[in-house]
This record gives sequence, structure tokens and C-alpha cells, in this order.
Amino acid sequence: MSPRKSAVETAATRTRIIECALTLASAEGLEGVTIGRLATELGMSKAGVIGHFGTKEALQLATLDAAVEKFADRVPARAAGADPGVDRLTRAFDEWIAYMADEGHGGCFLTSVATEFDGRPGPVRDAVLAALSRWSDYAAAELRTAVDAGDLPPDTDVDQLVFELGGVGLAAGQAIQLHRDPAAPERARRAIDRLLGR
Amino acid sequence: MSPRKSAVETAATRTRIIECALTLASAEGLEGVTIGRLATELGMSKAGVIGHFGTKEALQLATLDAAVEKFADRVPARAAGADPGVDRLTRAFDEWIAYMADEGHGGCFLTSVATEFDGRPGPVRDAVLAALSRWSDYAAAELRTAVDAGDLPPDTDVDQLVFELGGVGLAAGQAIQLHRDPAAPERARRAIDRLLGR
DNA sequence: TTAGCTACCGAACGATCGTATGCTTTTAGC
DNA sequence: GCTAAAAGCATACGATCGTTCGGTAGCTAA
Repeated sequence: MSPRKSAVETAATRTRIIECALTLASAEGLEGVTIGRLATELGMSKAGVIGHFGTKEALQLATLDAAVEKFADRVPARAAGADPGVDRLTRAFDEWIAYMADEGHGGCFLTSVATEFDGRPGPVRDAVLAALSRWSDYAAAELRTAVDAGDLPPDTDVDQLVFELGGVGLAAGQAIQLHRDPAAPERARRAIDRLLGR
Repeated sequence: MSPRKSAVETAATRTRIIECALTLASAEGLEGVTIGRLATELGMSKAGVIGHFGTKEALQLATLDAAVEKFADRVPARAAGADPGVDRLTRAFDEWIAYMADEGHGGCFLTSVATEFDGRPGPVRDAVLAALSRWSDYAAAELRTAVDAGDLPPDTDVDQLVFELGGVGLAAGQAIQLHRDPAAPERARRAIDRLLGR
């Protein structure tokens, strides 16, 4: 007779499942997260796992949502204290890079899922696109603030700058995750400082 | 009685399989290429498909090899005619971007496989790393030539520049493949021109 | 002519996939 | 104390996974 959980712990179980899915997806990709594997890893039955979500796609979306929320809690939230404009954006990118370099989650979850689903239309792709757009919009808004404040030249091409800053992030992710290059964070910071005219 | 193929056509069949695998992998990732699916797509049996390679991993490696060769034939080869240094490198990046923007193959095969396998040690990861390193080495060599020729400042940090150029390529790939942004190639070219001091 | 080699097929293997159904157990509200 | 909801388990389903095996058609060399 195993000890049973109270219904109030349902949300906790759901969180536990998603947490485990995040770990697995970091290594194997979102499509590599299998219900059977989750069940084994968590010591529960497949039905118990999927019962919380209904379908695998719903589980993928929930996992993605959790990753996005985690990112938002960590990166923009920690930069919120800095001065709007260049300061805040620099801080945000620093946090992003530190987040990618952290042990545990393999690089940037959003980036890898974006690559995994960029050729597969569907709700997952849509969700990834929406999340990345939010990040781009955030960066663009801070850049416009910086232009208005005179910290960046008035003729700054904001969209171009967002594009290039994103590229630095992607390069950092690859250097960290694939090449295991310890110099990557420093390189990324230097690139960003140059882009933001520091 | 079906018409039988001569033994001399074996290599052609192998090529056909790999070509099909490249197409499938562009949309679904290398792990998404299934022997059964290849067999269906090619109108042959699973045994006939896998017989040419022995193992799925061998098939993956062969597919990756083919993609690398295709890339080498297209990008550095077309830039070989340009003057060594900044000219040639600019040309190579232009070719890379045009290659990614081409319809048919979904973005940069190497980049997506790199993301797919960056957390999975093994021969595939090793092969991806080797291929990407060759590309980095190529870029670094051209940059050093440019420095020696005086087209770039003597204090140029070549590795940093390779890092940032790679980032522009990754950003272009994401913008093309995920965001379907038609302005991406132009943005990338502008970023590269600025990095190479044009 | 014949023996051997190669390419490929048809069939099957155990494993695992996602999903559905029907229990048992526990808890919450009355 | 009783009941309805639910969380989770056990089991099963059809499909597909990668791989193996034996057989056969067509070619080549002896």
C-alpha cells in the first residue's frame, strides 16, 4: 500500500511533471520528451502523467509555457531594477547570458525549441514565435528609450540592432552548449557592449 | 516481374536515400528521419534502405556528411574566386545567407543539427562540431589574411570577430526559417559589412 | 554452365510510442 | 458517516520504431 497524495497536491504533481519534462527536453529536445520516459523517471504510470494534460501536445505547450515563465522571472525581472534604456538592456542581456551558461538547463530552452519546430507549423511553433517576439519587442522598446534619452544616436536602426543583439545571444548559446567554450560569456558581453556603444 | 537494377546502380540508390533523408531532416530534424518513412517515400522496403548503412546512426552520419559536402561545394567554393581576405569572406557569407534563404532545404542544415545534438554526446555531435570548426577555421584564416593585408586593424581580435560573424549567420537563419522575414538577408549583409569595416 | 556476390524484398522480432478505458484509493463537502 | 469528484494505477490498443533473418533476382567471374 503506497501513501496516497491529497488532491491539494495535484498542482504540485503537475509542476513536478513539467519540471522533469524541462530537464529531459533540455537534453533531448521537446519532441524527445516521452510520456513513458516521464512516467519512469517520476515513478508513476503513463496514464497518471498524461492525465494532467490530455495530449502530448498540451504537455509540450505547458512545458514551453513553464520555460518562458522561468525565463521571464529570471531575465527581464532581474533587469527591471536598472535604469530604462541602455543600462537595463545591457543588464538583461547579461542575465540572459548568465542564464544560458548556468549548469542544469542546457543552454536557452527557447532557442533550441525554436530550431526544433521552425519547420513544423502548429501550436508549438506559434507559441515559440510569440515568446520570441515578446523578447524582441522588449529589446526594441528599451532601445527606443535609449534613443530618446540620447544614449544612442538618433538615426539608430532599432530593428537592425535587435537583429544583431539576438545574433550575439544565439552565438553565445552555441558556443556554450556545443563548443563548451568558457570564454563565450565574455565574448558575448564584449559584442553587446560594442553594439550598444559602450 | 519488376525491372531489376544492375549492381552498378547501387551508389545511385544510396544517393537517392541520402537526398531524401536530407529533405526529411530539413523539416523534422535528423532524429525525425525514420527508416520506415524513408522506405515509404522511396518506394522500397525498410531492409533495402538500412542495408546501405547498417545502422540508423550510420545513416545519420552519412546524411550529415552529404550536407557538409553540399555546403562546402556551394559556399566556400563559390567564394574561392574572390580575393583572399575581406573580399572572399564577404563573398562567402553572402553565399551562406543566400544558401539559407533558398527554398527547399530548411535553413542551414548544419545549424539545426548542431542545436539538435548539442546535448547528446556521440559520433553525430562530434561530426557536427568538426564541421563547424572547419567553417570557423576558414573564416579565421581569411580574417588573418585581411589583417596582414591591412584591410583590418592590426589589433583585430580574430576569434572575437569569428564569434560575432557566426552570430549574424545564426540570427539570419532564425529570421529566415522561423520568422520568415524577407528582410533578413539584407539585415545580415549590413551587419557583416559593418563587422568587416566596409 | 555454374558458383558466388550484391541489392533488395517480405516478414517478423521486441520495444516503445501516444492514447483510451476502467478500476481503486483518497479527499472534500454535505 | 456518506457520497461525489479526483488522482493515479493497471492494462490494453494499434502504430511505428530499429534491427534481423531468410530468400530471390540479376549480375559477374570462373
